[in-house]
Amino acid sequence: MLTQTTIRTGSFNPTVAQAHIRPPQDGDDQVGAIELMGTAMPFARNAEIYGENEPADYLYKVVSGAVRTYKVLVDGRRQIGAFYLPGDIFGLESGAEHSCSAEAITDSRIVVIKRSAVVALAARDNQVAQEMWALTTRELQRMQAHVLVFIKSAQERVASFLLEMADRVPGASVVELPMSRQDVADYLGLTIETVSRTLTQLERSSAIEVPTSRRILLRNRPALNRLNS
Amino acid sequence: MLTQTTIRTGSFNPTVAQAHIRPPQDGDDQVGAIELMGTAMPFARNAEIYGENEPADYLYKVVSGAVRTYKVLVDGRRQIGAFYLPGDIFGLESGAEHSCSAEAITDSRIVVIKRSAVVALAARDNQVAQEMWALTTRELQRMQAHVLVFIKSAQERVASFLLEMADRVPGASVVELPMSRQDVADYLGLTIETVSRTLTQLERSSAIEVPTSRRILLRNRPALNRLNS
DNA sequence: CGTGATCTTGAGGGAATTCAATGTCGGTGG
DNA sequence: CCACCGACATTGAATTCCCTCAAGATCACG
Repeated sequence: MLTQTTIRTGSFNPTVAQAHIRPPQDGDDQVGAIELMGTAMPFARNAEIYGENEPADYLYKVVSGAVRTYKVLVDGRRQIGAFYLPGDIFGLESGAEHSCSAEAITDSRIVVIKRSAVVALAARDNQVAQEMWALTTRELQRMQAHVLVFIKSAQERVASFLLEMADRVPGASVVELPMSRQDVADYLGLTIETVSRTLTQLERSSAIEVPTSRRILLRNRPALNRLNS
Repeated sequence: MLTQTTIRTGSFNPTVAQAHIRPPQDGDDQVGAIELMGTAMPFARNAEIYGENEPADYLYKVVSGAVRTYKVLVDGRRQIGAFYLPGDIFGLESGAEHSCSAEAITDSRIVVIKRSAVVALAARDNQVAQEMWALTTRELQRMQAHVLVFIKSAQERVASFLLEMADRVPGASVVELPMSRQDVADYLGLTIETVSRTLTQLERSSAIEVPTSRRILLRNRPALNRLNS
C-alpha cells in the first residue's frame, strides 16, 4: 500500500445535447474539421465528465477550465493519466467504453462531440480519419513521455512537471496551476507532502518561486532542465 | 538517482526490403488487410529495430520472438514501455519520428510494413483507416493500464506483471518469460534485486513456482489477483 | 472572525535501493 | 566429460529516499 488518496465525489453526469454547427471560438486550435461539430457545455469543479467503463459515445474538447483523467484502484489509490487544458481534445483513449474517468478540475466549458458523427465524417473524409489517427498517436506519445517520470526522483518529477506545464503556455515562465497538490501528487506518483516539500526545496535553491500555492515562477530553467535529465 | 541500468548495445539496423504480397502465416491475427503487405525479417537477440528520433517509415509486426520498446534518460536509466509478442503490432507510437527505441529481446522474425503503404491503403479503404485508429487506441489503453503499476508496491507490480503475461498466452498458467530480470525491472520501475526478491517471496507464499528463472508457474491465481488490487 | 479545505513542516519508520558477495546456468574448449 | 568463463540471477546487509502520521499554517468563504 503506497499512496492513499481520499476518493473525490464526482457528482454531475450530463445529459448531452445534440451535436450541431456552432461558430468557431477560443480553444479552437487543435483540429480542423472536428471542432465545428458539437456544443459547449459547462461542468462544475470536480464534476464527473465521464466514468471508467461507461459507454464512450463522445469526444471532448476543453474550451475553458481544466480536466483530469484518472484511474483508481479498489482501495482508493488514484493515478492521474493526464491534464487537459483549453484547446486539448480528450476521450480518445476509448474503444467502446472509456478506459479512464474524467473530471473537471475547475469550472470548465467543454465541447462535446458525438463520436458517431466523427466516425461518419471520417468515413467520408480521409483527411478527418488521418487527423483522428494522428491525434490518438500524439496522445500515445504523451503517455509514453509521461511514463518516464516514474523512474525519476521526487525532485526530478516535480521539475519535469513544472517544465511540462510551462511548455503548454508558451512564452510565459510563470505557471498557473489549476489543480491541487493532491492532483499533482497523483499525477507524479508521489504524496502530497513530498510534492510540497520538493517545491520548498526548489524554492530554497532559487530554481523557482512560489508566491501563492497555485502560482509558480520558474526562476532558473537551466537548473530545472538539469533535473529533468 | 534511482534505477541505474547498463546500456545495451543495439547493433543491427536493417535495410528494409520492398513491401510485397506474401501468403498468410503464424502471427497473423491482429489486423485484416495490413498483414498482407510486408516481408518477414530476422533480427538477432538485442538487435536494434529502430531508435528513438529516427524517421518512422515503417510499422512492425512480430511473427516470432519478442520485442521491447523503451526510452532512456541521459544517465542510462531505462524505462521499458511495452513488450511485444507474436501477433502484436508495434511502431504505432510514431508521428514523423519514433518516440521510443525498439529491440529484439530474443532472435525474432518481424514483418516490416512501409508506413506510406498503410497510409495509402487507408486513404482508399476506410476500413483500414478505422483499423489503424483502433489499433492505436488499443495501444493507448494498454499504456494507461500500465501506468497503474507505478502506484503499486513491489509485490503488486510483480503479480500484475505475471498475470498480464499469463493472459497473453490464454489457457496456460505457465509463463515463459523471454526477457531478463533487468527487462522486467525496467518495465515495472523496480530494480533487478527487488524483482528477484519479490519472486522468491511469492514462491515462498506458494503463489507461484519458479522451476527455472525464465519459467514461472502460477500456482494460486486468486492470491495473485488479490495483489493485483 | 470562525470554519473547513488546502497546504506546509516536522519527526519517525519502512519499503525499496545500493553495494557487495555468492550462486546458477549455458556454452566453449581443453 | 569436466573445467572454466561470462551472463544472469539470487541473497544479504546497510543506507536512503519517500511515506506515514501528526501538528500547525494559510487561504477562501460564509
